[in-house]
Amino acid sequence: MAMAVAHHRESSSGSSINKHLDAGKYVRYTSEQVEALERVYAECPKPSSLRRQQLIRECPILSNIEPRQIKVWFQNRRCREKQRKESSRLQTVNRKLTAMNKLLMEENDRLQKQVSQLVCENGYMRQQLHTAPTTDASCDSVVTTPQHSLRDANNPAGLLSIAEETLAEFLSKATGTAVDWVQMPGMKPGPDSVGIFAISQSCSGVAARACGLVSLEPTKIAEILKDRPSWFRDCRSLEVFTMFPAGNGGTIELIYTQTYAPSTLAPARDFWTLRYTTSLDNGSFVVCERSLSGSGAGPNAASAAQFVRAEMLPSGYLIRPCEGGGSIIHIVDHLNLEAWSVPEVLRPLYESSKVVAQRMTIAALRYIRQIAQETSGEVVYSLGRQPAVLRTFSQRLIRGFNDAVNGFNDDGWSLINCDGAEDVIIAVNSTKNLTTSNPANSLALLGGGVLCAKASMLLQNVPPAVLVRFFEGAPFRVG
Amino acid sequence: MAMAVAHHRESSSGSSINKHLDAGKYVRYTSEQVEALERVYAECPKPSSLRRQQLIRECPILSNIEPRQIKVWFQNRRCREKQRKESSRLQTVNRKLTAMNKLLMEENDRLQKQVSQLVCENGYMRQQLHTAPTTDASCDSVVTTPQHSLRDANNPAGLLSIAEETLAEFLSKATGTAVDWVQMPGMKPGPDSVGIFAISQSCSGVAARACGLVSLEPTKIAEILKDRPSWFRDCRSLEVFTMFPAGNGGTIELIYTQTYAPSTLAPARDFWTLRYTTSLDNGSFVVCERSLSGSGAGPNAASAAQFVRAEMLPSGYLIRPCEGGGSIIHIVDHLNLEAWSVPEVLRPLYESSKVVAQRMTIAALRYIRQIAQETSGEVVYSLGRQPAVLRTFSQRLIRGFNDAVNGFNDDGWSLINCDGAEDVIIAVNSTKNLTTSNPANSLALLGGGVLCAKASMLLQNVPPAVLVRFFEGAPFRVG
DNA sequence: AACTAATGAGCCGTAACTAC
DNA sequence: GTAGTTACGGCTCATTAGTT
Repeated sequence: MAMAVAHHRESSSGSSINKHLDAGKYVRYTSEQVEALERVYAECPKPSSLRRQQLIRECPILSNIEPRQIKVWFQNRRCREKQRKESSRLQTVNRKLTAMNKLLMEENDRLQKQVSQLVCENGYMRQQLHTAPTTDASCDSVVTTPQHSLRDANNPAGLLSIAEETLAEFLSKATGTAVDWVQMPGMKPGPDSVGIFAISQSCSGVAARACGLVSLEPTKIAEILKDRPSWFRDCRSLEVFTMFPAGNGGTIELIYTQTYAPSTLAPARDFWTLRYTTSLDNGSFVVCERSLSGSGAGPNAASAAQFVRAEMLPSGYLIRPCEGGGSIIHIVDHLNLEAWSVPEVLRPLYESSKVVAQRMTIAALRYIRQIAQETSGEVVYSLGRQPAVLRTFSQRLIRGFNDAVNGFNDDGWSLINCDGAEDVIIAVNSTKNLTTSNPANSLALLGGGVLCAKASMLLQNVPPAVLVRFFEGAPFRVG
Repeated sequence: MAMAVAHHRESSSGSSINKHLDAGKYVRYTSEQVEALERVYAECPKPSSLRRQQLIRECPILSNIEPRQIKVWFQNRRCREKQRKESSRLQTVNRKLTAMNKLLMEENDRLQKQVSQLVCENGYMRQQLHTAPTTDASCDSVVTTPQHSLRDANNPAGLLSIAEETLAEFLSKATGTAVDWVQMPGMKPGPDSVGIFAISQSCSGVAARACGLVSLEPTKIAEILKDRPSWFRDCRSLEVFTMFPAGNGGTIELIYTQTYAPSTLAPARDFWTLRYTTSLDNGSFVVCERSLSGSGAGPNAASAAQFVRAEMLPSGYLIRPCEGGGSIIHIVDHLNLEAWSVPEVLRPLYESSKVVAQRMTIAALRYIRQIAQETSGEVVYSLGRQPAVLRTFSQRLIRGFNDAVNGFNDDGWSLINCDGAEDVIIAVNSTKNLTTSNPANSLALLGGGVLCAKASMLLQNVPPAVLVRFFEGAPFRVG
């Protein structure tokens, strides 16, 4: 019996007394042979031993291939088909999903435009009707937060009922139509974008909303986002006063938060809130939060006096696990920053949903995404460029700057030249110690204290819109 | 020099004096060897010839592997990595896209709800304002179709301007916000569904809209959809009267269409339309159509007299090629079926956008999808179950039934017992010949003619809503 | 200098093999 | 049987040495 023809290269691989020459073990079948095999495969990819023998007998061009080789050929052929099919299937699904995505994004866009137009028309007509705001059906029902009396906040049962109500209101904002969300200008959804963003229109306070994909586990995300000082640059401190289980596996916390003011012209804000962390029946996690009506003081009454108490309307994070790992998060931030208390020039900063979106909502999503990417090792950083290090450093810088701008008493600031009529205010800080815990930090301190000075100017005749634009993107506080 | 250890199977393959025994060509490297190779691979997946030689010298466990084998090992290793990476990349992308899709679908859903609510509120306020309808900015601008005088339809230049206008209006309905589309009840978008559907709200006539993915070339889709009688079951006939090029590569046709009535209680409709087929700058194809104001008669004035002339407002198909093959189609059907002319009980049938969506819009998308699936061979049909055969047969059945229900004079129907006061109407058809062109058809006809009888009943005290629900899903006409 | 064979390395597809 | 691994033929490409 003759073997399949082997194409030997007698002259090659001269460097070794190799054994490829003798054994003609590896042969490529001729195109006729492959054709014949393929024909059989097409009608039966898994021929029996009998069928294979029959094949060799029937087909003269296959007669010089051994039965064992035929068997192996079919095995390999099936394997190839399987691999090819899987990869083409994946590609097809991919194309389909991509196209569907495109379609949905367009539909989204169309709907967004329609919503904007309708909201606009709506507002116009409402104005024309100039009736009592009771007809405002779209937003008020949820947004006019019922005031909880102080007694509620003093017994756990009352707090639980507040928590459940907060949860419901937060969810209706996150996934329902409780608020007239309109797409954020310049933020289109897309597979490469960070997420979908919207800001509120025509409801009390300022609100922003975002949703996006993150490749982290829900619990991890909740943990990261709850630690607001780590990512929210305006957050000076967050203190958990009380913490007790809510019975259903959830947790209720009473929280006192201080934020920085964006300018020396206005006092900073603080919040006295209830935070409710729980999981839903569908496997989602929720962290939601809202202000309590009580006057829960901070740890230091003297320092708290420097703050204006602001209100957090039901807000939070809805984190839903995604099949195949990762999560979809929905973020809602809804605040009332008591804009009446700041000078008129700064008021737009406290009344712009876009500012909240940029500084809180998008910042949260960006931060969590960055962490996720670092964790998964998607991005490779060169030595000395570790994002965590950079982040810590940047955070410290901002914090220092913010502290300086705000000049809180408990940080050791005291005013000089304070006659009240000056545009420039100077304060000194004799106790501030910039020593860091990082021994590698080269910013060594000379002596035991630092003298800082800060100055501010009253901007006059600046249109509020310009000011808002200026602040929207700024990573730092401006005094 | 020693070779890598080969594990011979001396006893096996006894059936042939085979050559596997002698050449120890195939060896499996020991786990230590693989480990050593992997370590090198980790730091350099593509070592130079020198590096490989060095490796053999340095590493004693690799000393019995030939340089050529080392080279091959790295080659295969790279190949494996590549395959694995590609497949995992695809899977990751897939997961991401799926999640994004989910997110977008939810967002779409939310927006749809918001739109519905806003449209509703808007309508309410508009009513309260009870001002002139000129304030209706959302819909009227496009929907109040300007009436073209007869002169336009008589010269090509006039027709071209109508065609361009039709194109613009169709596009604004298909992709813009010219009409207040609302999502169809029970029809959610999704990768597995046929597409995204919407029906119109608050605009003149009835309208439906769909978009979806089809794996066919745009031109092929246009060709199939233009042949309306092949898929639109209510279409009795479609005749192209005039056809001339539009100059820009497009084609303008003047078309006369007859449709069946859904009941014996109402006369059937016919249409006199202009159809404009062209391609856009972005590579899309468009087939759009609208009624002409002229009284263009059908081929047979006597038969046309049995019809009520209905109006087609700018409608059509927008077919956009998709990268990676396939197309995205947008379908808009916008009709005015002159509901005033039918008995009150049937009027909902002529005023329901849902009926149009079910019978025309979705039918078109379903049909084209089915064709695409058959073409791509995705579905394997057993013998005798060919969908094309079934379709032809079903089409013929429906057509025959519809012909009988409608009883057009030119089909040979004449009334018996026609005293006008009876609820039951009987008509006979002495000329109808059901002989088919299919010789395999076993429905042999005995004799030269068939006698058919049809009967109808006036439904009384049936709530219109029930009637609409009954007709919406029915594949056949009911008399 | 331009052109041309020769060489060697890479990748791809596939045969043959081991191990389960 | 399937899954995973080793080996090989054929191909492309870039570099090099030898030729007009």
